Amino acid sequence: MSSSPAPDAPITGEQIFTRVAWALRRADLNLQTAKERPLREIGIPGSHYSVLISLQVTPGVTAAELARVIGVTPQAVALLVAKLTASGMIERRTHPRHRSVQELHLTDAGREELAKAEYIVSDLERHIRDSLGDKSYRQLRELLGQVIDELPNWVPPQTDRGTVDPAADQ
Amino acid sequence: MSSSPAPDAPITGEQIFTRVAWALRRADLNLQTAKERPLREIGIPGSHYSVLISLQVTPGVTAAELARVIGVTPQAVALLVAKLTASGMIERRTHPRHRSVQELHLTDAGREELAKAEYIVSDLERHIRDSLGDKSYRQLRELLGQVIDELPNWVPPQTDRGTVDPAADQ
DNA sequence: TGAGATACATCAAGTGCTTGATGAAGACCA
DNA sequence: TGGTCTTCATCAAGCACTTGATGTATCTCA
Repeated sequence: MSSSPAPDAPITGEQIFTRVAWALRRADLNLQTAKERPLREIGIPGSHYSVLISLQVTPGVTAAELARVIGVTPQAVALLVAKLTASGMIERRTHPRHRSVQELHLTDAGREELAKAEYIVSDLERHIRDSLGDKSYRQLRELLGQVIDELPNWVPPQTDRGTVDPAADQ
Repeated sequence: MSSSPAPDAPITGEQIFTRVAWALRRADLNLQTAKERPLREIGIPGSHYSVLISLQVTPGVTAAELARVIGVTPQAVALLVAKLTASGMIERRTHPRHRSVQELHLTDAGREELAKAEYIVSDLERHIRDSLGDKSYRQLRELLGQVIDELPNWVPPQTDRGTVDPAADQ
């Protein structure tokens, strides 16, 4: 709230706030920042949690797969893996068939660390479910699933290329 | 539904994927990456778009407020503002009452640039609405709004720290 | 009126992640 | 069987953003 005399918000009817994309971004942003602080207090950055929970869900996943799941580049994952391996949270095992591929697994210490984080994250999830009620909670989950499934089908509109874009193509 | 395992049993993939927090993160992640590429093709990074659209919605906003809206630190905003000012997309005006405060406004060039980006982003939004149908689309928007409103009321659980739990946070 | 509180802006230093490029190994197929 | 394609991993360089700290201006209240 700024220091304008009239309490009425001067946000003249913009249709931006009615967008699902905007609401989705705001919701996820608030969600991430909400859980980031308590996680850091127990010494687990959000990125580390993402790795640990992914390994719990999908043991033996490769770094490249992991990168796609948590939405960062393989290089970023390599750095995370190096740290978590150094601190004994996870371990790398050579793939039985593909010798150049490294499978990632949680160690017992990693599972223990993850449990502490889960105590916080599951509490947040419970808060959301309690706030919305069981019916709306399931509805929201269903609708988000539909969005996730449909998003890859979107084809960006062509922005009169050929005039602006010389020949750059990948 | 499965019969409940032991309370402290390791969480399974099915349980994780049913979380709203997980779905929310996946949906936003896919959404951001989906629109990031076409935006970059017309020379507008996602972070720049966030600034421009925010200034469209709330003209005269300060850098500090902007930082809270788009979820980054004031320092990061300062860098963005410097770039967008240098390229003539936005301009800084001294606040009439607070001389140390800089209000941010779109320039005509900025509005033009934003229009190009909006062509893409609004198309994505339309795709989502068409995919879900009008009723589900409005439902999703409503539910996300509830989540955004309720999230600040969450109090992280105390993880055996010495401090005493404050009764309520305002 | 003047001390403390609050909010904005900005400087400096460090970190995490990105784009870009390279090498190695299994998969596909004539 | 050897060429081509795909995927994984990793090196190197650069940039975007963060944490931490400082200075300034306005507001609050004794």
